[in-house]
Amino acid sequence: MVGSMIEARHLRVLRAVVRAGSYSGAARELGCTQPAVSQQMKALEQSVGTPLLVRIGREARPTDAGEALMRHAAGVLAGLAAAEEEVAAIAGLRAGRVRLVSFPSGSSTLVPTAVARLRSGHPGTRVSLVEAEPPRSVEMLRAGEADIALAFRYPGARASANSVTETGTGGTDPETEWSDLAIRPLFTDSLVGLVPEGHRFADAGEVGIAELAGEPWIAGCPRCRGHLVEVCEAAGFTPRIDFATDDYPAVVGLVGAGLGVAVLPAPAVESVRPRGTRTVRVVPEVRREVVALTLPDLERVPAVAAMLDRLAEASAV
Amino acid sequence: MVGSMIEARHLRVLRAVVRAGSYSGAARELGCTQPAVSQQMKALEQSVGTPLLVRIGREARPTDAGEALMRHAAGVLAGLAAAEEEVAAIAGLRAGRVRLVSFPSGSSTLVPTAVARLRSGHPGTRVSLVEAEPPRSVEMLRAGEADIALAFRYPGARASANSVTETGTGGTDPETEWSDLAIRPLFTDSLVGLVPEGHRFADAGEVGIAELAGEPWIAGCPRCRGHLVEVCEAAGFTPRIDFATDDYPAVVGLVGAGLGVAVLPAPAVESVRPRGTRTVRVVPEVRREVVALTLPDLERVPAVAAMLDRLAEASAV
DNA sequence: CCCGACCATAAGACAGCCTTGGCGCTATAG
DNA sequence: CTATAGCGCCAAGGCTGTCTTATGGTCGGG
Repeated sequence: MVGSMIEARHLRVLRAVVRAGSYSGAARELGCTQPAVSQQMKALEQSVGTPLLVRIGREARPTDAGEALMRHAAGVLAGLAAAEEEVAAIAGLRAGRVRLVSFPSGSSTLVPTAVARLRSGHPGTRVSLVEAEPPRSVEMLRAGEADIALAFRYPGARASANSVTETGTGGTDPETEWSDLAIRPLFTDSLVGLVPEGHRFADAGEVGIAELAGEPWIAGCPRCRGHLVEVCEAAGFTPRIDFATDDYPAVVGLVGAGLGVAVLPAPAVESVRPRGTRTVRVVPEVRREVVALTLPDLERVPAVAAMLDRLAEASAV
Repeated sequence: MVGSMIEARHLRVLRAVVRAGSYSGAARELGCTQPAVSQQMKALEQSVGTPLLVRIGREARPTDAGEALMRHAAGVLAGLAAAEEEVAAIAGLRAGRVRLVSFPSGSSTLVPTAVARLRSGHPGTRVSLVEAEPPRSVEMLRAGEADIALAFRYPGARASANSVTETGTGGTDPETEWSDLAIRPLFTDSLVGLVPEGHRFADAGEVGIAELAGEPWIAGCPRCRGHLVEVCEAAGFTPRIDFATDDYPAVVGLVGAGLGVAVLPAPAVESVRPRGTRTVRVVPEVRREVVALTLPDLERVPAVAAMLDRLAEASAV
């Protein structure tokens, strides 16, 4: 590394000397001793190859080159100060931007409250939100198009090969897929069974998963569908999936129309008017864990860290 | 001195890393090793208090704060480069300015040739010229209004008190007056006597100063007049000065009109058409030394040093 | 004539910077 | 699947730069 470059420190000293009119005054202004100023000035003059100050009697005035340097120093130091201020604002959460990508149903309640808290606590921050599901959201994370991805996983899920791949999720298990990401668990919610009114289990309160073996199924998003198949196969049967849509209100509508049964996250059901449907507990209980994903480095970015905290707060109802 | 400021080196490293997309690439670009880049980046991130880069897989991309810093870095580094370039131009005599102040007759031949040589050798330099005599020119030098002052002195002159002060030079002897200045002798010229055609000494070739005791005198500038009085008193008489002007052509005109005799620098006489006058050598010979004065610090300013050299060259006919 | 302000210099302590060498990780080619 | 090359982190060592204290020299003012 070449050491003959002009450094900001040099310009600060030069400016102080010209302002103060003396080395001693500059030293007082800079909060250091006078020899330090002498040395800095000597180093600067040597690095540029020409004297920068002329001392006549008691006062020091800049030379031709000194004035040129001062002219530029003003702009350079101003730019540097502006940069420090802006970065400090970002570090201090008086500014900054967080780009959030969430799976559709997660953005209904969790995201709005978390965003609202962040914005009210740190008015300068900006939050953007797009909806996408894994693996697309993780892809965006890796591509630098988002800072935090909301996703969910099923605690017991295993990438037991064909049962997953044949259902079209087309990827690896979240546990291995996210191994290089920072995972922040937010909350877990139970999946509830949804059956039409008048269904034989409509008033049962709870139902074993295997008892629904012969029912037509309405499935959710690809990964939800994959997990459903997995759970059912663990219970000894393969579900007959008649419809698949990631639109939760549509699922509820389909069930309400008596076209089948479904297993959905409780918040998804609660956010939809349950026309003609009834919910039943499913045993054994199926749980879904909602997590926030981010890049490890991004965890240390103030705005991202703050957003993660707000998400965790909003999750701990 | 506080060490938590952003330094130009940091920005150079950051820019290189962002441009190269990796620490190693930045190190190659900067001509140093990769750990050096790591350390600089770590120091910068610590000083600003927030990460500036996120590394995803193989490539590094700037964070929010990193982009903000990059935005400012562009301007800051450009300003710094411009400053270095401009100062280098001044140091390398591709630019720079010299402010010259000369006594009136000195600028007639010496200054034009010296300026012409400087400008032809270093086209970027600028020379400004004003005319003033000591002590005004020295005053301008000390006030920072000029870089080089041309002046002259009489080798034997002594500030022998009253003889000088009573003639109105109102100051001390040059030797002490200029004690804190850098003095560059340029050349010495002889003073010649100037008498009207038809004067009794017109064809004498040379004349003793005392032989002109009774003549009416035409004197030059105040300091010239002071020295004239000094020389005459040394010869045993006090000259009767009928006219005094620092305009050499006027002096020649007055002598040509038969109104008196004068003693003038040879170059001053030669530059004027000698209408109706004759020159005679004066014995003992009276010599005048022309010098360039500058502040000691300014001697090291390239443009000033170059101008002094050109003045010396032009003097060494 | 002394005194105070200013600056240069020297010597020493200390921090920062850069380098070398070694290790783990990942991606790519054979 | 292994070998290899690229990348980055870490630790240790040398080196330069920077600050400080202490001292002396110079200049201007009481």
